[in-house]
Formats: sequence, C-alpha cells, structure tokens
Amino acid sequence: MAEEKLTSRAEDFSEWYNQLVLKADLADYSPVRGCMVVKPYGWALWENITGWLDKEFKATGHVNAAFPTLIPMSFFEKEKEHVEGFSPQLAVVTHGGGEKLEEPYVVRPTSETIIGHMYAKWVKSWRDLPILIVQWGSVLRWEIRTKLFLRTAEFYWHEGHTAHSSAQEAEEEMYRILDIYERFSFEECAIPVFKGPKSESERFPGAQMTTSIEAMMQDKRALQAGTSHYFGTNFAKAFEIQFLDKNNSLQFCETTSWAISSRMIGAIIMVHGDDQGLVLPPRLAPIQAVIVPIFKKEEEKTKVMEVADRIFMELKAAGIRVKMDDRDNVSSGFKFNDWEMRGVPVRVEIGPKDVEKNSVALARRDRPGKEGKSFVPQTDLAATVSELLADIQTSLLKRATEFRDANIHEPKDYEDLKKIVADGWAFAYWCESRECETKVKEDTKATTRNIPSNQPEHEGTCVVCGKPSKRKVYFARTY
RNA sequence: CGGGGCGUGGCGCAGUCCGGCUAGCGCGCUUGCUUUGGGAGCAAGAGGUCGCAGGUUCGAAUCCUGUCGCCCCGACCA
Repeated sequence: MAEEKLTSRAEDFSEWYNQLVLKADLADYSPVRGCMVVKPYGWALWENITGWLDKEFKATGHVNAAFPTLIPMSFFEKEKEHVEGFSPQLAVVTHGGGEKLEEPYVVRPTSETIIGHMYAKWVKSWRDLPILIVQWGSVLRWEIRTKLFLRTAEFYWHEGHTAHSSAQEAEEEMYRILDIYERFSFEECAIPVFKGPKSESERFPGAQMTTSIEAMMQDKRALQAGTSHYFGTNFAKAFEIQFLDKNNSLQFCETTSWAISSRMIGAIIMVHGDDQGLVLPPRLAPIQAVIVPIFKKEEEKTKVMEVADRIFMELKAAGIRVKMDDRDNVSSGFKFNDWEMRGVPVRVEIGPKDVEKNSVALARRDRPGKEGKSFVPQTDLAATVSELLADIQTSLLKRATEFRDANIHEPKDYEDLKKIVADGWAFAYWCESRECETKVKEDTKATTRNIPSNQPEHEGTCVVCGKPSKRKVYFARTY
C-alpha cells in the first residue's frame, strides 16, 4: 500500500528504484539470498511482455520446449570460455535423496550446454535443420550484488537456442531476433534502444559474436536489455552437434542463442518512472484504465455507481484492460496516489458533478497533476480512452528518445570523452582494440556498449589512440 | 575476498556508552463512528522477551565470549 512519499529520483536514484518496486507492488524480497518474489501485479506485467514475444517467436517459426533445471557439472567443462565465464556464478547440487551424488549437478545459469547435448542427439541430417527452440523459465546465477529485477540471483527469461546448417543462416537468425527485440523495445516498452554487435571483451562466454539492445536509464546509465548471440561452431564442436549435408559430408552445426529477461521490467521502471511512482507504457500495462468513483452520501453513491458501472462495461467491451476501484475504506486522494504509484496509464474519475454534466475526469499518468487532467463527455468514452492510451504510448517513447539523445555526445578528444561519460553516453570512433577499451574502462568505469549497426561507414580516428577507425561505438557506465 | 554498518512486534526506529523492576515510539493491522474531487479524523484494541548460544550478576536488550545472518561500498553479469 502506498502510504508514504517516494524518495525522489534527484535525491537518490537507486533508493527511488528500490522503494518504487515495493510500493508499486511489483515484487518483494524473499528469504532466499538474492532471489525475489514477483507479486501478482509484477507477474501480470511480465505476462504481457512474454505474451508479445511468444507470439512473435511463433510467427517466425520457433517452438517452445522445456529442458531440465539441473545440468551435469561436466557439461560446463566442455566449452572452455563458457566454463570460465560461468563457474564463479554456479550453484551446485551435491546431494539427492540423502546420498552424495556421484557427479554434482549445476542449477542452470543458462542452458546452452544441456540443449547442445540434446541437439547432438537429435540432429543427424541436414533435413533435421534448422532447430528453432525457445525455453521459457528461470535460471540461477550466484550474483554478488543483487537488485530486484535488474540483477537477481534467480531471474525469469526466455532463452532461444537454434541450430543451423550454415553460418549465414545462423547469423541471419541472430539478427532476426535482434530486430524483434528492437521492435519490442520501441513499440511495446516505449524504450528507444540501440542495436548492434558488442566488443570482443563484452561477448557472452563462448560466443563468436554477441549483439545487444542497449537503453539509457534516467540516471544516464546504460542497461543491456537483450542479447542475441552467434556461436559459430563453438558449441557444436563441444557437444558434437553434427549432421550430414546434401553431399553426404559430415558438418558441425552453426548455433545461436538469445534472451530477454525480467530485467526488462527494471528498464521500464528506470526509463519511464517519475517521482510519483511507476509509469507503465499502455501496451504492457496490466491495468490500462482505472475507474475511481467519488461520492459522499448514499444517494450520490447510487447515481455515481450506475454511471461508473456502465462505463466500466463499455471500456471492457472495447478491449481496454479496466479496473474498478470500489474500495470504501480509503479516500479518493489515497486512490489517486495509489494508482499513480502503480503506473496505471489512465484514471477515470466519476463524481456527482460528472453525473450531472454527463462528463468524466480523465487523468493521464505520463503528465501527473493538473496538466494531464481533462474533462470529457461520457459519450464515446471508450474511443476517447483508446486514443488517449495510444497517445500516451507515443509520448513516452518520444520523451525517452529526447532524453536519451540529449545525453549522448560525440567527444572531441579523450579528455572530452572522460567528461561526457561521467554523466552521459559518448558516441566515438574506436579502433576496436581491447587496449583502448580497457583504458577507457580503467579511467572512467565506462565500457563499450555496442557498435550500432545502422551507421554509415565513415573515416575517423580512435578517440583513445588516434589510429584510423571506421565505426563509432557507444561508451557508457552500466548497471 | 577487502572496507563500513546493522540484527529489538509486520515495517521503520529509540533504548545499549553509565545493567534496575510492567521494553517504548511512528507507520501498518483490527473494530466502531464520522469522512471520501489529491495520501482523512477520533476512540478502543491485537501484536515483541530484544538474531542465536554460553557466561558475569540479586537482576541483562544493555557487560563479556563465541556464533549465525543481513545490508552498503569495490572486480563480474540477462
């Protein structure tokens, strides 16, 4: 229940976030180290996220399946970089049924290994390819410092795992998914992202190429909101995923994997939220419109509720996710603040005055206070609300994009870069050497985010070492 | 793992230095009445043995010893 004021973003962004997650009723801390409990409201939001993605994956030929939570320890040792990358984060099961296990199991931190193992069993011929499987579930990584949604030990996600007969096809798959992620961010989350390949040092352990979508939070830090990897034949070789091609020649598969996690909820909070609380993009909001009836006396109540009930049915019939707040133990003011805290895009207030005038008061969440309030006729209200929801969706994206663009700068020189990344992102030429990347990280804590794929080829010089460079990269501090 | 801090009703804290008898306060919760267009008021209630174990003492939340757990800051990560 939202009873106290939220710490403001300016005061302490991190604290603002922590309080918001609890007060908006999205999640709660659990008795298990680093693991969260996702509450019904948070899960409803997650279902809207997964629902859209699931539909999109199916439309592009993918199918869902499930693999075990536990993975034999030895599987991790088959791919050198993979085990190096993940071994510090593994939780290990050593006992079962009261007996010490001969070989310990690992609680999956990601499923490339066990899925690779199965693919080796399933793939024999080029006719078996491609395999396009998505697994929905949770994974566990023993993170040192956790934060609800952003970095929890256990988190929820989908992991796509595909196997192909050619490198070209696998790379196309990686980019196809990246495009879906990009579209999802812009259209559903109203979060502008940059997509493109990551540097070698930022790659997923075992990947030949990692691409990502990167978003700017309101504190100007960067958040990797989704990744799509191309493995080449690394995992195929480690797990012997082989097939006979059309020429009867034995080949290794080309594989990919990709994921968006419950971290996306953290991104939505940190991109759109304000000092009143959560601000949800209408397309993902579990509740798109809430009706708050207002009355004093019994006879007012009867009249108001009659109108409120009718409007509720109208909005519902129009496909709007609508909620009636008929609690009688809290004041209207409390309800206003409560629904603002939960980020509901539109509030419909109906009081005795509105019944008289055949009107309602609409309040849009993206503009709290008087500015976002309007009085409209009850006639065709469903259409009015639908338009308003669409407008809010557009406005959120516009606002986030303007904020992002205003905080990205192209450094003149290295000194300038240092200043920029202290409070924003730098977009700079980079020679793509690990040395220059490491230097920036050591000097500023900023890392390369990704090399946006839609930039034209141009001639420049690396902002760090001055060597010729053809592509620019984003440098930013991350979560 | 290095540095800092904390364990007292559901939550947030006071009390601990200088032991003292029925362990307080705010929020939340329950019931009733009045309220309800921007976080309502009053009244009456319920709820803790003070992280855990041992010790000192007539007496321990408070002192001593041990132990467990948590949080924050630093290197990784969807």
